[in-house]
Amino acid sequence: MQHIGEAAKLSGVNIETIRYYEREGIVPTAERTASGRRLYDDAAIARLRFVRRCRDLGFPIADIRTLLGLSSNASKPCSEVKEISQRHLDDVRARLSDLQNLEAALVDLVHECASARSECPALKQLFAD
Amino acid sequence: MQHIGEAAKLSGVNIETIRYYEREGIVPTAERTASGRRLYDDAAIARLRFVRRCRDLGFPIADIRTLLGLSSNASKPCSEVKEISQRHLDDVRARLSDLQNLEAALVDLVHECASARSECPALKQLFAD
DNA sequence: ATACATCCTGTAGCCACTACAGGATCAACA
DNA sequence: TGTTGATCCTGTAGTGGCTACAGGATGTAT
Repeated sequence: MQHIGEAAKLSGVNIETIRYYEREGIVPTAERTASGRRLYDDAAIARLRFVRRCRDLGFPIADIRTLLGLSSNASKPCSEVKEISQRHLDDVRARLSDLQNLEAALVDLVHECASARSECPALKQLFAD
Repeated sequence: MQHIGEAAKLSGVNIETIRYYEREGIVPTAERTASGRRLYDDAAIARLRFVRRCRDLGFPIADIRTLLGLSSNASKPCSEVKEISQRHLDDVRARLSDLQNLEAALVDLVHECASARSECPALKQLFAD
């Protein structure tokens, strides 16, 4: 059984975030010592690590709630996990495509500005009708 | 001189956001009619359009404040505009690279889950030590 | 006179944390 | 036993950039 600081180190979730997850009911309330300090067993730490990995993969908290629900389900239905992951992947790809367009537009903007003439062509363009 | 609704249409910034920009001092306070309604001239609308375009390009508000400052500066120093844009472009490229890594990791995850066996390999992996 | 559109202010909510303030408890050492 | 310093607690406010009301005033058309 570990205190919150050690649980944070082992899971890679920082202390304030662990308390936030508990407050929001993303993870169950931790056990407490007589003096009120939180205690984490291996399963609790694994759960925190799971949440961190999902966050690292960009899953929103709502999805992680569902995934945690599925993982405590005996049947652990793979198809639902796959569906959630696929939906998230689609979302990531959409953002990727947006960012690529953005990058191209910014490259253009920087090129506009390549020579330091009297009036900035980039600003002029952004101000045009 | 246009009312806020028309200014919103012409600039592409929605009404609530225009008021937010004014409240935050991102754009100057609008003129008012006798009854207190905001009024926008062409320059004010151009400013709003400028802000929207910068936001579409992903510039943070702090950068937009600076860009607006530079644009009202007679010399309109192109080198500073370029510097800000280049910094933002670097940032976008970093995010792009992160998202690409994310995409690859998600593709792996979905592949893990390709077959619906008894225990979900994706969940197992996310829970592993 | 009435209906409806448009505007106003002010406040709260979104997401997922992060950063305190102000206080309690614990372990180690003199 | 006293003290230091690390760790913990709760509760609240801030982040960015809006967005969504509530509740009311004003404007325009019939």
